[in-house]
Amino acid sequence: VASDAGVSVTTVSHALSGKRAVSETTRARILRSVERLSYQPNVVASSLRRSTTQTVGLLIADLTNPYYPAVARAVQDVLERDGYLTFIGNTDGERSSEIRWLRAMLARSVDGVIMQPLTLSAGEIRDIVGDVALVVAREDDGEATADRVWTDDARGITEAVRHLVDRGVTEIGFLSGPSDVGPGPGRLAGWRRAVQDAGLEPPDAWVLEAPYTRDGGLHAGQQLLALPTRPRALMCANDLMAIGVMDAARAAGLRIPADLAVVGFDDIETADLVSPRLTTIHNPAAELGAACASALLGRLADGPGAAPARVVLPTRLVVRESA
Amino acid sequence: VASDAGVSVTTVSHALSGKRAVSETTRARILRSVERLSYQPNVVASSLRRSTTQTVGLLIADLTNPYYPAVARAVQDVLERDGYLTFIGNTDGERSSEIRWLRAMLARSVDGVIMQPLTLSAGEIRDIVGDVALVVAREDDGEATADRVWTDDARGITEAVRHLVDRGVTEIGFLSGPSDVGPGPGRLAGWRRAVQDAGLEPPDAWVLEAPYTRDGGLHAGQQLLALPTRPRALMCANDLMAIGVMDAARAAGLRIPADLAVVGFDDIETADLVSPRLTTIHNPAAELGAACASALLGRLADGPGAAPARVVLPTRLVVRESA
DNA sequence: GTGAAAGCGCTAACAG
DNA sequence: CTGTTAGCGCTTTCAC
Repeated sequence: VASDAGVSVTTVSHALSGKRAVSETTRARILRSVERLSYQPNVVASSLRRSTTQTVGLLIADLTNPYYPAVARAVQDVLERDGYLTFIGNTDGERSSEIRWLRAMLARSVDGVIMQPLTLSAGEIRDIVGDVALVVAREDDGEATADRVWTDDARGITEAVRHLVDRGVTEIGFLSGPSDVGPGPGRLAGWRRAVQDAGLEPPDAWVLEAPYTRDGGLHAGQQLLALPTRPRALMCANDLMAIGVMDAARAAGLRIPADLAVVGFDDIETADLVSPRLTTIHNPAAELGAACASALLGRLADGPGAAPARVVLPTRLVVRESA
Repeated sequence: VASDAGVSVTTVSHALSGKRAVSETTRARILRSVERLSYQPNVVASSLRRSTTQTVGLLIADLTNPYYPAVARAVQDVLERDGYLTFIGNTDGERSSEIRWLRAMLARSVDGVIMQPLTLSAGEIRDIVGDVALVVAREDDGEATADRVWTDDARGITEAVRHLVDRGVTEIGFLSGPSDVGPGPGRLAGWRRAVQDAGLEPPDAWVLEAPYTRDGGLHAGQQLLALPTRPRALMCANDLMAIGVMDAARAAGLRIPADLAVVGFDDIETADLVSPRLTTIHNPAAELGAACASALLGRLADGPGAAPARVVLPTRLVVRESA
């Protein structure tokens, strides 16, 4: 390529990158050769030399869960503008998967990783990624080892409890996701605080735990409905479970919201399509993704020295028909 | 790393790759050093040398459309088992995006690309990717330049027409997606053939065209309902549009399926959650993704010489409530 | 069974 | 404004 234009490879490199002045005539000659030979710079060689790959890794639980595509898409859209390509890894919330994916991405020398961990703590992730730029999409746990973006889940939950109480519904249960990982503990704690602040004392039997799936909600719903005294409302830690609960309620002949009010969490597109339309707490997935990507870009630009970013996005209740 | 174990880098390389015999004792020593230094092989250096990156690109229209995550997830799951990581690009069905993403991925020297093109033909894609392994997830157009996997859309459509006719519904319209790109022409043609085979002659006014969105369906539905004589059934080129049509029908006070039967296409998860539950044509997204990934793996293993694969997956009608 | 050395395609000093 | 040189971290002849 260089030989075709009769110059050194150095000059070609600089002509293409613009990192140092090249005379107009040689640049033109080079560009012509590039065109003629339809030359494509080899990014991997360049990566090896510059130790930057223009590539980032995104680790989420499961693309198939409707919440995640929105964050993935937003992440990609903002990173793409700066020329970054994104690897996506589905961890399924398993610790071993989270570690495996991190390693696989690091082996590719990604410039940064954005992760919504289910099991790993920010400190553990930092130990694995070394000094690679890292943004963790999970509530601050005191370890200032990464930039963080998260949502104020408690806010929407409090709003929802207030909404139910305002409607005269005070017997409120909670269907948590797995309570030891991910958003589970935070949402459950937020709910406990909210009901307490409202002066309520729901019995322990009204807080259940299930996987974040429609089936999980179905089974938990059946369990709840078999109780001798059951709540008038059930708040769920995500929409899929809430839809499963509605399945169970419908199967038991209950009217929603008259016999059982149901509140979801996330506000996935389907929430507005089911019948009755699901009252839920809007979780700003796209905004979260965009904020994570921006934080990462900022870190990449500023280097490891800058203070860790901490951005928290609000959630809010969306009142529809189910509560 | 090598020095720590007191051997040459060559031996380390071979110990780790297993490409040539290494004595048990040295291998053990090397593994111990690897562990101690928590050494991670640099895939990009290895890529530069071997000119294979263990990376593939996946180009789809939009992760945010519920059909695609299922294919993306399936693709990743099978490629992951062979150690491949996947770049995902959202083209939004725009020609310029399709080209831009292809180039971006090729610049990263992906080993292969899987693409469900909306505007590019297989030949055009081949021209761009050169000799990179390529599988196109789109019906065969006669250009044998790529491995192909697609779905027999006409089959499900024929089944649906038959189903409607069996129920005494013979006035059938069709809501197509953009009819010049992607699955649009195929599904429309399939429908034309199916109604003709059934001896029906729907007027031109009953075939509409809209973007593949809920809003597209809503507007098309309104348009259809404003017609002086309207069909008793509307088949739609995807579920999102079908849901929009149901919105329009409900707003106009029509009963579904009594006044207007609605059939979707894709069978996204939401189809089973809306009310009335959507009768639709099941589009095997996960199977498609898995088949694409397998085809790619096969090509990567066999080299460019082997005959192009052509696998077609059946679609089938899923009867629920809306028709 | 092991090592030395070359080189993948590029960029970044360092000269001129 | 341009060229020479070294080297990123690995794999692969080739030699022992």
